[in-house]
Amino acid sequence: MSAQHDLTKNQEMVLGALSAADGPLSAYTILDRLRDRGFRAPLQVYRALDKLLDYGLIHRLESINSFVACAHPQCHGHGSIAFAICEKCGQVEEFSDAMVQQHLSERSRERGFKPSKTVIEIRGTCAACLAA
Amino acid sequence: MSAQHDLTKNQEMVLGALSAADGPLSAYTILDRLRDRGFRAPLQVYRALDKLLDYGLIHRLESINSFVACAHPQCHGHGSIAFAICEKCGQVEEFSDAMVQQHLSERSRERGFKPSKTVIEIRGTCAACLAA
DNA sequence: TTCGTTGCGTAACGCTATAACGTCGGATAT
DNA sequence: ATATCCGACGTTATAGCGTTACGCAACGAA
Ligand SMILES: [Zn+2]
Ligand SMILES: [Zn+2]
Ligand SMILES: [Zn+2]
Ligand SMILES: [Zn+2]
Repeated sequence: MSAQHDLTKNQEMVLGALSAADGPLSAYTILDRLRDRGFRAPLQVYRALDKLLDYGLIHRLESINSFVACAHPQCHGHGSIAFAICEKCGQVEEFSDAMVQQHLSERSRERGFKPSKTVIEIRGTCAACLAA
Repeated sequence: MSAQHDLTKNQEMVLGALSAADGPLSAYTILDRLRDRGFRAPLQVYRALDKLLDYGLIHRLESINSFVACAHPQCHGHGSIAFAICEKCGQVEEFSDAMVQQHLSERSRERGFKPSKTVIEIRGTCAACLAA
């Protein structure tokens, strides 16, 4: 599961781009940033993203079609993570809440629903942008 | 806010398509289903969807780029609604959980984040598909 | 060797959403 | 009434997101 995955060159470059960024990036933005490193086609990015998602090194933000490096790799089990996404500056905070997880899986179980992945994305305005 | 909005012809047709469907529809699927009623372009659908979202008559499912008629119009305040989306059959169940809402807004407030819209989408397998 | 698996490169395509234009008709004001 | 404004509409084109399909190369297992 977490045997310090050997990343391929492409995967490392994509992860590097996401880690270097100060916020989430779309696949095509990643592509543009890696063009001078040899990237030419969307698929190169998407294939790397798929693996990095598998490995739990990055997350996909469904509501903005973007990707972000995991803030706590090794740390959380990636059960259900929540994201606070600032609509002003684009910053994202990643956190997890056991209570929320528990309630949601309980509500799921009640109706016989077996969850595989839970998306929790809170859109709004971050503290910094509120202060400004 | 909820003065039984007068829907335009396009808006009624789009809402009708969503209500008649047995699951969420993409904008382009709606377009196809309304072609013989005069629809020709995506924008006709998207403009109607925008209004219907404003009015709270439909919801957007961010993780599958689709739209669904609200299961409880008039009933809930559309603060934070959760959706259980079956990946086998496509059925969606809409529900809201005060506990989850409360915890999430508390966690938001802790970090000075002001939420505007909360997305909660649980992907998985529904009871019917599990039984099958 | 042979075969299956995995990653890679390229091209083409399909799906999702918006921009930019002009038009029309109903409401309001003078 | 006439001028004006505004919201919805129709059309075309374009931007942005994601996948299919093909072939090739490397590697390890049988
Ligand atoms: Zn994470
Ligand atoms: Zn911000
Ligand atoms: Zn609803
Ligand atoms: Zn199902």
